[in-house]
Amino acid sequence: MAMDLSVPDSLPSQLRDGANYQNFVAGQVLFHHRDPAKYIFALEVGRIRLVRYTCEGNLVVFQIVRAGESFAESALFTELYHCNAVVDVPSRVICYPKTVVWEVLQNNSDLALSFLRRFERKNQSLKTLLELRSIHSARDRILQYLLFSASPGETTIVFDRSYKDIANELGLSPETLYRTLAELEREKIITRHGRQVELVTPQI
Amino acid sequence: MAMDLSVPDSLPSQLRDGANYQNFVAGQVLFHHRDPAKYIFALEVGRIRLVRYTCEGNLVVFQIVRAGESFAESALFTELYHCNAVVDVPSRVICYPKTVVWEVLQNNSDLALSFLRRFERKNQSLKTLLELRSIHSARDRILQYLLFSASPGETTIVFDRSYKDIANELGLSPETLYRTLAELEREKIITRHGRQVELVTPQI
DNA sequence: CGCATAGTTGACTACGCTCAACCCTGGTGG
DNA sequence: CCACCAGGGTTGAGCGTAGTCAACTATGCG
Repeated sequence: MAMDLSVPDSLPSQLRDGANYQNFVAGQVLFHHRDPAKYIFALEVGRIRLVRYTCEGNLVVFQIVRAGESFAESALFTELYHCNAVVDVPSRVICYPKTVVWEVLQNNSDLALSFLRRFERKNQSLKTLLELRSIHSARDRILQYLLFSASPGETTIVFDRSYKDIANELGLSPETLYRTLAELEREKIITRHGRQVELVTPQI
Repeated sequence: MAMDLSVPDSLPSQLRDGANYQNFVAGQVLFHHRDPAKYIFALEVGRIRLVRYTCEGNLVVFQIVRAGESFAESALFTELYHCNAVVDVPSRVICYPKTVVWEVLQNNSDLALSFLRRFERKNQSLKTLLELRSIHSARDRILQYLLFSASPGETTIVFDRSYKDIANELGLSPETLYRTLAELEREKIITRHGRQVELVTPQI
């Protein structure tokens, strides 16, 4: 029932047999923008970022892929990858030829529905990012990001990547992020210990 | 073959029979954020905007639905709508109960694949928006938007909605948009007649 | 041990937002 | 038919916020 590209055993044999595995170290690039889109991937261990560069040279992060997630499913519908996949930390990747995936999808609506669900989740996270970017004030944007990042009911967030990265995801300069976090801390709205942030929220 | 929610005749009878139709005038709201997500829609005629409000009260436009497009497919996976659907111009909408859609999807991988393709397109347009928002300079953001908006090979763009709307989509104030367009015109990079913009591009 | 990079803070700048005034258009009602 | 009004479009002036540059510390890695 639970079709999951990161667990080949849960998949139809045709897919399982078509898969092959690759290992990468930090900094390697799995595929580049405009490379022929031949594979769909799942991440067994590690972390990978899907990014593009704007005309100004700024990095845009579309997705941060973590262990157990699949990515580049959009290869199904395009000839070329539309972003770069950059390996963050040593990673082990499962590669599925998109032709095989496509074959199986034709006759397997369970797999198709699991793809749909994945697409939907990506949509949501893109919408969340877009909503964040629509908040002009750095302070409010950061607060909203903290709220989104906290698991429901929780008030502590532990980030597994640098503040610099987070600043970029938020579309802010690192300096602005540091400064604003310091300010929020001074105002006792949050407390921090390294990459752990605690919300001291009497407000929503 | 070409399953299309906006053309009921192209659909399995179960879906076609489950559909019902509604008409709306400009300004009406089809559904609100957090309403129970009971239906998936297709737009026969008109234009509808899917929007949310930020904590600052700013409008975020996630999608502009035009005639022939379907929307709110994400209702399949959520209990509540996560945005508002606001009617822009008089519109005729086809409503499919999501339970019926779900039923049909189970056994019809053609329909599932057509949904996948739709989701993929929405993903792309969200990514494009996000990329735009990552361009800090208003000038470059607007230029990039014009490039994205021009059909490939074409140099003229005719907008079917106000500059005010477009400014909002770009995350800029209307004044900044007007000013920058005027500047680009002075520099003979574009020419304008009302809502028609022509790129005078020796670049890219 | 040393280097590269993240994190931090200060000072200055610049860009885009706000407010304000004005023109122009289309639509509505008297 | 005209008067009025609402809203979009346009431009100016001033301000505020976030970016940039710079110096320095802390941290991790070879």
